[in-house]
Amino acid sequence: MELPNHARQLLLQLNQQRAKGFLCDVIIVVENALFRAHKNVLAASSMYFKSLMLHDNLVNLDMDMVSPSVFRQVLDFIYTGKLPSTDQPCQQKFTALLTAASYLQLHDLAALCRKRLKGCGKPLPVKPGMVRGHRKQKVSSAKPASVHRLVSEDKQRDQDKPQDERVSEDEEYAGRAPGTTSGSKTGSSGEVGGGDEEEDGQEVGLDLSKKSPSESSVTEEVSPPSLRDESPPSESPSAGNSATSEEPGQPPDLEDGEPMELGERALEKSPLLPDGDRPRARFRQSARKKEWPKREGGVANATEKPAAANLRSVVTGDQPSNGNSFSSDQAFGSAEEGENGKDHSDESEGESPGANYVYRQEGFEVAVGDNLYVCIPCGKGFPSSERLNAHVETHTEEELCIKEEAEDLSARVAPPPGTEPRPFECSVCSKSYKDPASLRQHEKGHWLPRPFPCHICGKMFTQRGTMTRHMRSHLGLKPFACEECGMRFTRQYRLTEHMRVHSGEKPYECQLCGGKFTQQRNLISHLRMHTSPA
DNA sequence: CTGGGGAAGGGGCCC
DNA sequence: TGGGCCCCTTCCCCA
Repeated sequence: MELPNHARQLLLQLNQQRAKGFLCDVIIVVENALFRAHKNVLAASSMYFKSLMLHDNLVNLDMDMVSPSVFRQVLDFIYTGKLPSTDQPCQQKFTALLTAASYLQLHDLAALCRKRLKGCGKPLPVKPGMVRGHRKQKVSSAKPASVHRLVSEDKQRDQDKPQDERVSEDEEYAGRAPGTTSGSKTGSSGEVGGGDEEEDGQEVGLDLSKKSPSESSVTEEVSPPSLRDESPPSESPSAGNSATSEEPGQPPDLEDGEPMELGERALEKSPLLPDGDRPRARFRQSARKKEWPKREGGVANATEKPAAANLRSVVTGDQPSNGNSFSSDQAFGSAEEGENGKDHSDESEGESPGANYVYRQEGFEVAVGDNLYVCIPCGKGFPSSERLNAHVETHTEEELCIKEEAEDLSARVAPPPGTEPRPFECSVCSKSYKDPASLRQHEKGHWLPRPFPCHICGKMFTQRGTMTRHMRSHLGLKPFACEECGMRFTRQYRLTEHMRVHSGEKPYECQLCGGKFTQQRNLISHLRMHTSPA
């Protein structure tokens, strides 16, 4: 017995789930666009994806081989077996699709494209920009060994194919191989030779924004397909939409829609080029929403913190000024609410004064006249972090008693740290560090308060490592498993901490009442109980 | 209902 | 770039 429509129904369901982001367990990054999908489906369609799906939840595709709009068609094909109709000329469309299909080892799609190209009546073009030294250098280091193997396996299998298919595909493979980046290496891809990107204000998180030439906004692309359906494929900048025309990294000379080869485009955008040789990337992420402690609008919450550093923040009270604001609700769609409903409620607009805080990041420069640096306890605004820091010092005396109390707490928890020399002092806040690297990392916080955005939810981070760690939580990446109970954790430290539950070890003891705790943090909160006024 | 403890998630930050 | 640690916070359970 056989259900006639079973396969079709199954695929239909999967595609609907993809549209909602439901159970999607992998993110494909193409230039500045993110696509969510199911590992199983991709692995079943492509040997290339199959080789990556085992370990990676985040896959970077070579933007020379596949553009976001083409990959969207490819993904539609994988999930439906159909190619969506587009306004593109036949020749152009199928050439781009063939390139992508060959790159991704989607043989059925490649064969289909070849047939259609023959139907167009023109010979198969081999794009001159497809084999280029600088791109090869960029992707080769990231190419997993498994892909080497798979490509040759694929060629072997290809021997069974008709001669005409073999030749063209071999040409396309020549000198190239798919480059990928695993989720854990987020941010390292495509940054070869990029120099100190932070200093020119382009280095942001996944390094997606600076590669964006003309496609539509990240906000749009990361949205599930169901949310993007109203907007056309991201090939052409939508006229009259200022938000779109100010996309991060869009070279001004592309605004007239002048057609360019992928290769030329990539060359102009290449981080390998010195700054002066590439178009100035105008970073525009205005009105990107900043997540903020919700409870009492952030203010009361922040005043609980004793340390002066905790009193500083860079916020404005502005509402998002245009449609370019990025909320995680937009990014995830409704299907995520089950998992992340709590977090989303924290970000929902208009719930509390804190929820309205907006992180302004105009080319990483403070807009003149705007008091972006706000002292949380007193609400005063300042045009620069230095001014804010100077102001914050006036609070420190008030906070001193709280601070002393906190230091007293930590003294009880742990012995005082070793008195190592810290010769490297921050010129802004006078904090000192053992080595210049730590100082530099700290000082960046003054100039680029939150340069690393999560490209899934839009949240901003002070350090790339924090952002990649945050990405793991989106992707459900929990590599550290407890052998006793099977519980999994995102961090090794959490597992170590958790293991004390099984061992019964309680290394943290309250010096006041003798209470023992498995977690240091619980001892600290316990100590607060002792010290807080009755 | 409330407060305290246990356990865990997530971000900041230093190394 | 990732590990380790600190801190804040939340959820659950129980007295």
